[in-house]
Amino acid sequence: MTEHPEFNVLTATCPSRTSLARIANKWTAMVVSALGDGRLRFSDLRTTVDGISGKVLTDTLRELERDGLVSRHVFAEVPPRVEYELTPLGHTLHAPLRALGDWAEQHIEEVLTARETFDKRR
Amino acid sequence: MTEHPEFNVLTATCPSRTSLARIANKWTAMVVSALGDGRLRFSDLRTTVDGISGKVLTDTLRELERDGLVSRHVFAEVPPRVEYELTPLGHTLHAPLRALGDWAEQHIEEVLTARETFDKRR
DNA sequence: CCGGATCCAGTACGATACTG
DNA sequence: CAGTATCGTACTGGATCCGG
Repeated sequence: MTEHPEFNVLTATCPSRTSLARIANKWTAMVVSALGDGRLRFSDLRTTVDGISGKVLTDTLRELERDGLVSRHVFAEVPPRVEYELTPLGHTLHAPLRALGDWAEQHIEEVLTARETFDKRR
Repeated sequence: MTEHPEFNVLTATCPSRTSLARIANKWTAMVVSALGDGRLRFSDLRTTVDGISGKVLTDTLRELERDGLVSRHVFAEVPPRVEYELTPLGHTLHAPLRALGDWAEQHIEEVLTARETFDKRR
């Protein structure tokens, strides 16, 4: 039944933990969510993921490309146009990551209340 | 239909992003996954989440407690015993975070292959 | 427009030593 | 046992400048 019993993220040296470290990340979650509706060019991605710096967006996309989650399409135009798109593998990650964003949006009021209560107690 | 259209993690100043930043994190994912089967004491959590340092485990648990995801149970014993448990709110996050770990384990071979291919091309 | 290169501040993390 | 305190280091992320 279990397909890969040999991999376990809770084991420090398991390679799957390196993948978890990449995907369990706020920038990754936002970028992959933003790419769920289709390919986007760099500048559109930058405005969609509000507040991300150019450097961080570049780094995030490069790592996602390296892990095979995002493909990069360069157009030989001037001014340059570069589009990013989820690969089939990347698409399998879209729902799980979008679920995290949804959770944050749906439960933020409870979380804020909990923070207030906690902070008031010191 | 949409319950909280006013919150959007893709907006830089939206408070829900502060919650996303906490939950979209490798340590959070591992700790919450580990707590899915029931309460655990600090030392057991430390060995279950292999490789985590005491400082990081303490910090992670404190932040999760602050956000109302984890509850802390102190027993007046000697030696001290402290157990951590997911709150009802924390339980709603267990499946989404566990899904990330599962994804990492199930797709790590594809990811490793992609990394090899990518790295070979420079 | 894309994004590489640099520099720098802030944070995350680990190791160690110590306390109730 | 479950922390707290401290420290050093490594990485994250922002700002800026520049080049294809």
